[in-house]
Amino acid sequence: MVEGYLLSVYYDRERETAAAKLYIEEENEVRIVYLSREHRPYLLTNIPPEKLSKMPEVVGHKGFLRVEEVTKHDILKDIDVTLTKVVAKDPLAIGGRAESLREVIKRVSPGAKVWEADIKYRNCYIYDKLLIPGMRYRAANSGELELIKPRISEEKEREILSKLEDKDKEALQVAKEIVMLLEEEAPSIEALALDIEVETTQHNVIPDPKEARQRVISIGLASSDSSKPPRILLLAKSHDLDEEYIKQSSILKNAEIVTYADEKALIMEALKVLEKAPLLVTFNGTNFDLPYLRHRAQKLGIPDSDIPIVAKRDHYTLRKGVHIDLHKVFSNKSLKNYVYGGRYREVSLDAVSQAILGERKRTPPKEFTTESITRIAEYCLYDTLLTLKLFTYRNNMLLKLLFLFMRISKLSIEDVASTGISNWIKNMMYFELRRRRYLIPTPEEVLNKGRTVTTAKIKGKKYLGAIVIKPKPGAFFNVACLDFASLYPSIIRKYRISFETINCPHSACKSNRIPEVNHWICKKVRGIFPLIVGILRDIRVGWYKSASKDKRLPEDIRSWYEAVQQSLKVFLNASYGVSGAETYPLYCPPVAESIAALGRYAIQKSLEIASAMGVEVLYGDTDSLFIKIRSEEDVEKLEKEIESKLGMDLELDKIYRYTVFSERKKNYLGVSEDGTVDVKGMTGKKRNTPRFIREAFQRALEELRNVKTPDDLEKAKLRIIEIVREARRKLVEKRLTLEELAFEVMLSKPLDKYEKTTPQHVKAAKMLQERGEVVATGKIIAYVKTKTREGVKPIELATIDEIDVEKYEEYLFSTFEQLLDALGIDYETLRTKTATLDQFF
DNA sequence: CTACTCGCCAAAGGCG
DNA sequence: CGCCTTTGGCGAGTAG
Repeated sequence: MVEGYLLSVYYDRERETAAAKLYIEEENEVRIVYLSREHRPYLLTNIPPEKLSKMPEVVGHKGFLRVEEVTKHDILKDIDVTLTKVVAKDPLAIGGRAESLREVIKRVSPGAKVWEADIKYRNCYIYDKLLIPGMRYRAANSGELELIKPRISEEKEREILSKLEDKDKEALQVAKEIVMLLEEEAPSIEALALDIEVETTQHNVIPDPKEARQRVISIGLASSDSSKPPRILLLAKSHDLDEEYIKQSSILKNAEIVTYADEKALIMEALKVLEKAPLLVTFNGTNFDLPYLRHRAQKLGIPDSDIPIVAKRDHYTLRKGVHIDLHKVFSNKSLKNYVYGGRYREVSLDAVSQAILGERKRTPPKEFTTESITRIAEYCLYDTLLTLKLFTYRNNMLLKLLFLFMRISKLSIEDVASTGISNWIKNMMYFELRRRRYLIPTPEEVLNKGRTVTTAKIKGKKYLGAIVIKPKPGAFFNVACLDFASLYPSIIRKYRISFETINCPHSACKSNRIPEVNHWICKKVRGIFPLIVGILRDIRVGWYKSASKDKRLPEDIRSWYEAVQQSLKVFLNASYGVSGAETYPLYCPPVAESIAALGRYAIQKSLEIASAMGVEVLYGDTDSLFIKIRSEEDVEKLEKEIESKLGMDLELDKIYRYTVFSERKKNYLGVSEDGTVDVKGMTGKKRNTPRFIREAFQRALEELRNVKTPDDLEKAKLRIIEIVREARRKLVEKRLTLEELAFEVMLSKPLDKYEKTTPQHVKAAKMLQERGEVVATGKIIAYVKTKTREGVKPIELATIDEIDVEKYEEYLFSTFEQLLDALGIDYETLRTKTATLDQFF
């Protein structure tokens, strides 16, 4: 009897069956379990069985198994439909090839419709068997997996469920299951980090993993089990090592260094370690380390049975264990923004480590040859350790999150780690549709729900978005910021907005219109999307968000709850966006448009209510209002009024000692009572602004954080002018380095794709390319503004004499203008005053 | 997902 | 026709 955490479900082509990888905690290993062979891949079509049976291309197809009649509920039409299930022997017979049944049916019978034919079989299996990846299962001999339900105290469950807005039977049942998924903690799986170095003589040329021509000279292996020392396997003779260097290297002195005279023996040792590893972690392993090792091993004549590295359609993994490529994980935009707060821009080991761990990579040796083997060993092992640290950062936070994402999305760990939020939500939705015997609609059917009717403010956008209230310029003391907690998810739940409820087929529902758009919402059914999103919202806002900050709870529980509330946030923040994303298969523009319209309605009504109460609104954006506090009761009264008139909670988020707004939207500053300064949207804070300007801006903020009274503010203004003046003087006298002057801007696409214009960073990048450097998408280009013909130079090629001082002066002034014009100092005053004052020196 | 700011680019428009 | 100014919009980064 095998019991373990379900890590992944996949299709084993040789055994022709679905298989599962279970993690056995007690033994720290992954066990493969072959699942029920009775379950087969299939698709649905509206061609009747008797007609299908007469199609030789179908019944004669080598993968064809049988046809069955099935009843499904078509949620778009709200009727039951009888369809034909075409069952096949293997997944590729259904889709993925030109000769797959999916294509054959469409070709032979052009008018026919096909559903559910592009779902990956591993996921189809999960839906039909109601498996929840990330949960504990017991494997029976029959090939069935049985969920081991975690115990949750009834009291706790009741308390969490009490936070739900909808308490009907269906909602309670779904919510109970979700609470079960969220309450069971993740196992701490031993992670093995790997990094390899390959011999090269040419600088900056990455060896091709398909060819695997060069020798592997170093393999770093580091385990999250701290009792196991990090290991470095080297292609060298022991006397090649520089013992003195090793003794002084903090990285190498604690490592186990093993030398091999033979590359084959070196690789075989690494493969032996990989064979046993339950969880492999790399940085870019899918594009480099794993394919390189695999191909190199094959080249050296190592038999396939001894190579535990498996190539899948779009990733590399282990035969037994699972592989997580951190490059893929950190490229995930939802994780980047909502979990790591957008702290890194470039997805390189160096940039991510620096942003998250505060550690940078070592500078690589000039040449990767056996002569410099000790230096290579240090470099390689350091990368390995960084990779490991990124994975285990903050008590294994990433692993906890991945488990929660698996459970919520019902995707295997490798799918979660390599695909984005829209795929996660899609899978979550498909799982819920399938379990209810609802027909999963095709993208075309969902698109037929209607078109958008509003016009966006920005050219090229599809529909009108949120309202940004024009700020009242100036400094205001005692300001409250109120906001709707999870506005869009609240709207989705409250107004039941979903692709099946919008513009529904019932004529009785047509009176249930949404303001500003002519769409209506079904009065009869709630919709799947509002059900799930509503529950996720209510339990995050009502329970996990506060529980994660509850100091009375033990540290490990709090850490788990932090992961829970973060993972819920990721799903909730994306729930509105996906409806308007063309890449999402349930893409439904009227849904996205209606959610935005109701958001505008909520903020507009709140504004009116506040005005009617005589409350002064200083600013607002999408889901927030900044108001001048007259008295404590004011805020409470406003909250109550909005709750009773709107049925939504606008809650106090923050109180500012004072705020500074200019006439610009999305551009302000607020100082809290404890002295923390929130700066939003200002150039002085943006990451592409030259460092000397950012630092001057930072000093200005230091002045502002100490301001307590309007009088203080006046004094601070003068000191800020002094700061600008000082920065300007340093600039004019060129007492700045090129690094301090650099604009750091990211290349968002390949150089040759900039067709309409040539922005400055692209000009600089082209100069680097001409010099033979590789400038790939995602790279951050550091350039300075120069007086040369092009006007720019990458810092690598520039000298301080070429700097265009006037341009920098302009940039410095305009950065501070955002701050100072709100304080009554305009651009001209700043310029002239700075210039005049300067003449005295 | 849309809204907004800023600097720059490149095409359009005005002028002699 | 060339020079100069104006202007639309591209691209990056950000707010929510």
